[in-house]
Amino acid sequence: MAKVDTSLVAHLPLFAGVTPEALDEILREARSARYPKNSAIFEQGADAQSFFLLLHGHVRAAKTTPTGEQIVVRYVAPGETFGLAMAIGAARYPATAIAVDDSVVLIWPTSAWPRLVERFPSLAANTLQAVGTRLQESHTRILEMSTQQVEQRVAHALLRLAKQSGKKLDQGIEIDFPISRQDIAQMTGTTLHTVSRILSGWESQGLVESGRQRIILRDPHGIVVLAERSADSGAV
Amino acid sequence: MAKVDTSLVAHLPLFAGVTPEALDEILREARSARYPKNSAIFEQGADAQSFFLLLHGHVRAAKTTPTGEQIVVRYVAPGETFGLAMAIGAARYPATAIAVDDSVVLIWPTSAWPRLVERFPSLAANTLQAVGTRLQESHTRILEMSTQQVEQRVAHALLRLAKQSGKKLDQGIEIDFPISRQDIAQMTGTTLHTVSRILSGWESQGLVESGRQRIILRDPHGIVVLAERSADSGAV
DNA sequence: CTCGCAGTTTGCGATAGCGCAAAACGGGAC
DNA sequence: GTCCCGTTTTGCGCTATCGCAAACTGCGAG
Repeated sequence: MAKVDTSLVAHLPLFAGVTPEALDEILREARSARYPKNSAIFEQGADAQSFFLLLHGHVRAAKTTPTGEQIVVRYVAPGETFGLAMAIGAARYPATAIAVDDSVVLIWPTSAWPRLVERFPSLAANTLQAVGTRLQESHTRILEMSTQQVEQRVAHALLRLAKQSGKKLDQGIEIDFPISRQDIAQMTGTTLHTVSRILSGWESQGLVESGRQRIILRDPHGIVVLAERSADSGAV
Repeated sequence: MAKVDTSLVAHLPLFAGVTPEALDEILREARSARYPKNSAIFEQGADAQSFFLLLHGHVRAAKTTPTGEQIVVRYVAPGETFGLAMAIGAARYPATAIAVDDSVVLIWPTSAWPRLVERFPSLAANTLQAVGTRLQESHTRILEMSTQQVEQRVAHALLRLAKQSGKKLDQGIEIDFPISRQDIAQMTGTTLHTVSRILSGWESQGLVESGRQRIILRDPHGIVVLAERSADSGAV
């Protein structure tokens, strides 16, 4: 019952240093599932019964305060894992995961993790690397929020999204999943109003083209100028 | 040449699931060093030649922008590791580490890490746990910076410091290492002026006692009231 | 083709907190 | 005991950004 073709995932960093046979064994413990656009994959606070590997689509991880404010923790791109609560010894998910596009994921039961890392220590090392990278990114984000103004933060956020999930078009680079002003606000610690104003400004300068949940960084102007702006206060 | 007594570190989470013999072998690869107050242990951008375990003292990790602004990434408490650049596959330190008190550390060469994790997979798992926890804390910090006002953030920061490194006194809980207004500002994304104003306010309300690089949360009022304030906007 | 609504734009007043400047303070060095 | 310097306090004007409110728009459902 090899539901998943190993060749689809063998090249992922997560499985670096894992033999084909081992990979086969690892995949045998997983099942796959499809989540339609805008459906929840797991909710913050729920029992962390599974962890996930995104195969297709895009997933937004968001954290909510008791008073209802949200922030976007990250967007998950294909090939990345998410929902690794067990890796930090947490019994519950610290955030909510929503498919922002029709998405396909591999799902392992959390209970399988200890056995897997014991049999395949590379998994732990590879996961450590991924989590460490995310920690770095978090620190960069904190640095930005502390030292830069909103416009620079938005510029940097868009550039990162374009890099992570950009689709090359004739006019420029389009962010390859639906994203609202509100989402960007929640990534940069501001309000959708301010984001809207900033994007309007850029649009009238010909730096971006944007519409309903859709943003294109115009090449070359947009990308170059935004990079300058995001660097003005010395983002890394 | 067992420089380090295993009994001093055997109980640390980092070494959970490591046999005494293995621990002995691990420690044989380390050397210890003492850093006087205010000395740099490593600088941001330098080659990550070593990673560290803090035995005594306190260390501040700070990140600097090209324009010179700094933020405090974290304070390292005894028993914690720092400088794990290799864990994220970075060749250079992403932050600067300064001893804020006379400090004693164990030092391993970065080059020893791959061999250590191969021989002792628990190390990777334990480190993953630690890094994962720090990632969580980073996310909480981002959430706070996005949704709370400065006073709440400062309240929460002090409570965390008190919990991590608080020394019980008759009057209350003292943060057990020198910390300036500027440091707190750099932890909470504000300016030393604002921190000073806030602390002055709290002092006149009898919630804290503070002086030069010294802060005491007065028990019970200070701790209780600050906890309320930090929770007002729903911090986790 | 039309309607309805989620998402977006825009205006405007309010304000938290910054930035600068200057004075006060206190601990350590000698 | 005195001096000096790093830290802290405090005042004040300024502005980036919020928060609310209202109008607009384009997509998708039917």
